Amino acid sequence: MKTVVTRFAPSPTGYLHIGGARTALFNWLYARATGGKMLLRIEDTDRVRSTDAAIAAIIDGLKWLELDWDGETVFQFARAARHAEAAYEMLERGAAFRCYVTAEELEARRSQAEAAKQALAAAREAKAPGADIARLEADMREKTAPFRSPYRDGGKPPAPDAPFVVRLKAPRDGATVIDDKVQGPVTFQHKDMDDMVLLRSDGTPTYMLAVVVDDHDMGVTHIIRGDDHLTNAGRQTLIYDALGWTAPAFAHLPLIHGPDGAKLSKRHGALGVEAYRAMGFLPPAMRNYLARLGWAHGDDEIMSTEQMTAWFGFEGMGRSPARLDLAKLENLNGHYIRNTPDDELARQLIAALPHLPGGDALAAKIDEPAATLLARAMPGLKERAKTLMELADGAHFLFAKRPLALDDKAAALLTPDARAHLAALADRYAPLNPWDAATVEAETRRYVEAAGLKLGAVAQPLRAALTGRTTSPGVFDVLAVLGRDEAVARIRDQAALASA
RNA sequence: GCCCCGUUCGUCUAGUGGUUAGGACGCCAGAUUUUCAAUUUGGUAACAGGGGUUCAAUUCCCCUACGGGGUGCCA
Repeated sequence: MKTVVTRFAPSPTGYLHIGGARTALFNWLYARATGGKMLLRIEDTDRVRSTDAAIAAIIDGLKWLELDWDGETVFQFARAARHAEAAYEMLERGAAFRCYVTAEELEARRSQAEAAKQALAAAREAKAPGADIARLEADMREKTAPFRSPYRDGGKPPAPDAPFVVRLKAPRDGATVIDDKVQGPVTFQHKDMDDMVLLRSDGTPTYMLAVVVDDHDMGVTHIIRGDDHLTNAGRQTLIYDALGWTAPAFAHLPLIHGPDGAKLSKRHGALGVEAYRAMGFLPPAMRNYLARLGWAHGDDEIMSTEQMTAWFGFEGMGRSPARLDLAKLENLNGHYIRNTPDDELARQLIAALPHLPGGDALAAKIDEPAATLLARAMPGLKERAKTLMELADGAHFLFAKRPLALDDKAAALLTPDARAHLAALADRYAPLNPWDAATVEAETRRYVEAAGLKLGAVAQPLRAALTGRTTSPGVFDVLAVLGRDEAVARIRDQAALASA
């Protein structure tokens, strides 16, 4: 059994979007599951739209997701000469031909076809009395038929220096069947396929040719890519045949749609993975979520990377497009956050700060002791956060400077009564020893009982004074984490304002 | 227009020629509770429609509808 070789082949015309990331993930999973390799190829043959920034963004995105690839990254443009060589080989074999029809002529033909189409549609609409419809239909069928070169078989010889394009001499009869690993057998009738361009008039290869030659030369055994390439699989198979090569296995994954079911657009989710990073999602959570989008292993929802690679197979793939559900991603991410050890999570949060909006301000405050403080506060913080962004937000109070600025709701809690309680509590806390959550809680409960209050009556003002907000981890944990001096000082800050 | 692909709760999905059609997210209600979460108990909710095949179809076949992709000297 030949070793599996998959590849991820993005075109660097933008960031690595979420659909691309999923395609990369499945290629990676399949390679890992079978003990094979995943290769990376940058399809940069479109010189106008390809940019170095996009290449960097794609590689950066893959690295963030921890999807590694084997061997050197292949740049398609650099292999143009090899692609042309293959085209000439086909020419020699009689599997391709020179076509002298210009792009302008083709354009004219297309607009003719468009006109014929509209004429037919108009006639149908008007329900024009009989007869003409059949003729119009025939006319349209003729004009919209797949392109066939008029010069193909002994047409008028062109000028010796006339520019030409190399086209595949596609078969007229029969059909090509690809046995897709996901979609099952798919049949393409040859009469519906055209003589596709292999080499442009400037001698550069088209995508269709380049992909086939590269996949062959790179030894790719499994092409795993988006559903949008399904028809290309048929066309590419024709090229493999023309070259006398065996086509690899194909697996076409259903696409990801936006939450509204329409195609993923910039507006809702066709964001680069960088955007998900900026929202504070963890790579393992992303992988888990993306894997479950279109693939399932029974009822399993939370899967480690090890489990995914152990279980992955095309049998578990769905065939219909999946919608992106941010709520589920967040839920999953929350799970991963809660299950990350405290110090590890603190480290990850600090590392992620430069990528989070406004994270730099917090990053500036994090020094060595601050990192320790963050780790100690983690148990209370992490179960309240679905993303690193929320985690950073929740950690804000740890590093806030006295006197704290309270938000409106917190400020409203500090009634004169509440401030009096704060003053009394500060006095009780000051000599407390040891300073830990249990001791502070016991002391607080004694005070509450003596005063005949409910715990909430002092817990909420305490929270406001300590964190500046109405929600936070448990107050006693907050007190403990902050340390006696800082906690008492914060409480006195707010108590003092009463008399001021 | 033509070609190709698809359709199970709102969403992601499991599943089978005979099931109370299962799980997860979301939502609703209860428990817990110093806030918010977390946790936990329960609830809501689906086989697109129509024809076949069959003793029996959500499951197999056909048609329709809807959605998606392709139809480039883009990738």
